Amino acid sequence: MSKANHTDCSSAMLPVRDALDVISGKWKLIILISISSGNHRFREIERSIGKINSKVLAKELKDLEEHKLIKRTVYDESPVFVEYTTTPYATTLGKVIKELRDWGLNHRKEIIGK
Amino acid sequence: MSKANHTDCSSAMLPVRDALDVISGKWKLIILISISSGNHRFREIERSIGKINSKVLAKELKDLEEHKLIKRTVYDESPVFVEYTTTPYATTLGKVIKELRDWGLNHRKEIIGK
DNA sequence: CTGTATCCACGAGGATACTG
DNA sequence: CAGTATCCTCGTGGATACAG
Repeated sequence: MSKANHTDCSSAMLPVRDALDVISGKWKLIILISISSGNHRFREIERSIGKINSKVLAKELKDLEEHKLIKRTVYDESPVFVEYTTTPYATTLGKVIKELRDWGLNHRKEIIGK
Repeated sequence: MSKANHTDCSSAMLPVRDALDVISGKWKLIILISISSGNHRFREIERSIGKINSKVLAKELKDLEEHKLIKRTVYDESPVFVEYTTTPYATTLGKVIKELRDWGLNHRKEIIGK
């Protein structure tokens, strides 16, 4: 953690809060990982996560769409189907997810695994 | 976001969940930033954040201590006082916080600021 | 100053069933 | 398949007061 003096403390807190508002919560990043891993259909995503239920998934997908992180496309063929894809903007979260993943791996070794 | 195939999807999700369990929530990282910015006393931290209240702060500090991210030291002078400091382990979160901060700054420009 | 004690509101998240 | 509709639990977070 970089040291900072008292005055620029809030200048660090605000953007972190902004970021957390988007990605915090139990499922947001998990869903993004699932979609970017090749799951594009509602039931696919649901199954890949396992413990989430339809209502919660639907809500989270809406949130992610509002934040421009995923795109929902309805294909009007028959049968109609819906596809979720990550947006180019979502790729900007790549480094965040990588760091979280690395840290999570290490944390499990260091703390949880004791 | 790095592409991954279906099979290693959960191998990415689990550590991210571990990380989020620790740092997610409204205040955890904010408190860490405050402490590492030079606020070491309970009321200092409270004031630097502004909108948090004593009960919530006390609980979050306990959580952070359990996760070995901060250290609580009681100085038995008179008057007695308590000091919170970040642990060396907390510095491993540095990159995570940096990425979150950078992303949050950009996100505000890109999305919120529209 | 450093918290605890109450009491409380609200929303996230969940179980189950159901619709088009 | 892609969601909605209900109903519910529980934790987070908060207001206010107070204790050591």
